[in-house]
Amino acid sequence: MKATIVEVAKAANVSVATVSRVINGNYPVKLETKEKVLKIVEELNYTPNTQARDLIKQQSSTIGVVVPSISNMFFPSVINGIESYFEKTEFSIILCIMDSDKDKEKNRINELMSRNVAGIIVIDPTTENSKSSFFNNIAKVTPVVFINGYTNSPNISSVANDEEVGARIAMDYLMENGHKNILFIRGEKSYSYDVKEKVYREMMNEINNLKEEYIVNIGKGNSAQTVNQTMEEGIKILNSYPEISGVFACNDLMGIGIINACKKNNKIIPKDLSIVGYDNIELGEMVEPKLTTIDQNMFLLGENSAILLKEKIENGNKYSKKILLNNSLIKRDT
Amino acid sequence: MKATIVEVAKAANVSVATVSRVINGNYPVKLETKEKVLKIVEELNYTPNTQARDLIKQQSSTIGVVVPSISNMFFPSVINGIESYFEKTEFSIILCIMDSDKDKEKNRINELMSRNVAGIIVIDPTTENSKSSFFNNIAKVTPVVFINGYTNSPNISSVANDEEVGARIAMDYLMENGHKNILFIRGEKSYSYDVKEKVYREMMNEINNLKEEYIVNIGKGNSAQTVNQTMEEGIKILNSYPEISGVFACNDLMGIGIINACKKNNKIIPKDLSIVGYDNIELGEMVEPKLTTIDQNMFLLGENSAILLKEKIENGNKYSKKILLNNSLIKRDT
DNA sequence: GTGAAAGCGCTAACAG
DNA sequence: CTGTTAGCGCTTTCAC
Repeated sequence: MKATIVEVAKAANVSVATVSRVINGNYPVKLETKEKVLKIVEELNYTPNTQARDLIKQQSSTIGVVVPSISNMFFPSVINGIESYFEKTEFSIILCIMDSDKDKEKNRINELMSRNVAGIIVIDPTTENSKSSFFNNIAKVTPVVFINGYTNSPNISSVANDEEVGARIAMDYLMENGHKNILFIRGEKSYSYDVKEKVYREMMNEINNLKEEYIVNIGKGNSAQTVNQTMEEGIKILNSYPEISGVFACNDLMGIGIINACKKNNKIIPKDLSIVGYDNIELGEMVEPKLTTIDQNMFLLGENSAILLKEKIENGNKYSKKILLNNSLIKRDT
Repeated sequence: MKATIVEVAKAANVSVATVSRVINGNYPVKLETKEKVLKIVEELNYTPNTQARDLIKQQSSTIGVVVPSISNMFFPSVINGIESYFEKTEFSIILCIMDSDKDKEKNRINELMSRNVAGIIVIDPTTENSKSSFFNNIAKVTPVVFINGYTNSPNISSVANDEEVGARIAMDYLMENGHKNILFIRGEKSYSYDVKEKVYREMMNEINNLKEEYIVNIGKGNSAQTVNQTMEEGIKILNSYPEISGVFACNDLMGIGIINACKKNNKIIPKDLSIVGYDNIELGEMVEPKLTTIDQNMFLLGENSAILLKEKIENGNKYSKKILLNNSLIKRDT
């Protein structure tokens, strides 16, 4: 069994209080005593019990990270950013995968609450729970940070990419390259797709070429099937509307689907078709031709959310902050 | 603040013990009392404090998962398998990314020990810590399961793929398709690459065609650069040895690197070159042409490790088990 | 400088 | 069926 502070105290012939003081270094201890204790600690391989420590201190040294899935590299990349920040601190991360399911999301977050986590980061929160009072209530008692989620709660901090600007950059790029007939590919109802579609419509309107047929919704936008689904959809559409020469895809998975569709259709990229994706997941750089895309900087998304959460933990959940990150165009082969 | 059991007890006019019994349902309570308590629980939004509960029960409801990185989809996929199993239980997962760094690995695992985790799953443990007594000592007091790691410790359970058989399947497939000049691509020193190389050598020897020039080590095999690195290496080698008509790559990232090399070299797949990868990460299905590969079934790796850990937790860390999973060939376009 | 003792929130005998 | 009580391992007053 693991040694406890009592055993260390006995072996060192001091009180548990003294051992505690040595371990934490927060009160003066005679050097001699200190060394004696440290020696025993070493011998017994003693490490303080975090559970007990957190309990008495009325705090917690874990934070919860809730993600919809881990199958799209977008999420691991964000987690990476979060982890790299908290790694330097005393916090550990409890990972919760909630499968884009609003009930599971609720359950897992309640579980985190039971664990008295110091705070919670939610990536892509479901709109259901965002709109209901669920998150607002949680956020009143525990620091909560959203990544790419919509909230008007004054208690929730958030970090998101400025997808409106990003979409504009993507469309600008296509138009500057002379494309007028641009296909828009999106997934199921989500705030982030909506924003992009809004920009698409505005800009197509400006050149008097907005056509509903050029707007395609391929359903689930983040699954393992997204690429193939988009490819199949793309083959059909590209055949039906041969005048299309540019594509703006709401995420890279969809963008790659279109690349594959071109291969099947014997279209040359970028001669016959230019494609701009969104996110900049590594996958985009691995396929051939390499996907041109808008960089979301997932690592920064994660890192900033971690910073915001830490702030909230430190200010006692009193103040919130919203951060909007900029995007940038990553020019590659498509 | 969160309500405690004492507050619930007071409000319901019962003792804390009764509240505890209602919550846990482990002792009989009069229906009337039960309902009264449940009502207050609801009102006060009470959830038991896991920290305190774990402390008194001398147990923990968290398990630690240690991974080298989260940048290669292999690891998230395995984590997925682990999570899907523990999701149904009371356990939560603490995720530790240790960056393939043996010191970080040690630190993070010590931290997990401080948290009294119920058990630890380590994916791809560093050989350094595996060979030293570090893991053996940990495993004496806490259940430990390795995924794709080598250990002779009787206290460590492990699950791994039978990579020897897998390699044989890959090579068989290439040879059956008439290939004699087969390139072998591997990464830096690792047990798993060594196993595959051994098989490669044996089988090339059998057809009297083992040539050292056909064996390539591209260094880091799991990073974001692996694909491009392999591509560059591949372009050179494929040019130098135009007789090569088959490739066995130790993982899919490398396999995809070779696909890209073919594109640069204007080689047609699979007419000019057949490629077999290893792992079956989703990426292999997303690229075009789709990669033929050996399925490691990462989900099963994760799930089985979870089952083994649960067993160890339940049998008091007394018994260990090694599981070897079978592989299968996934025929696709290459 | 150091020890004794209270108590964090909870569970599990034990007694009734 | 229910209440009282003793801790789980630790930190932190409060004395000395």
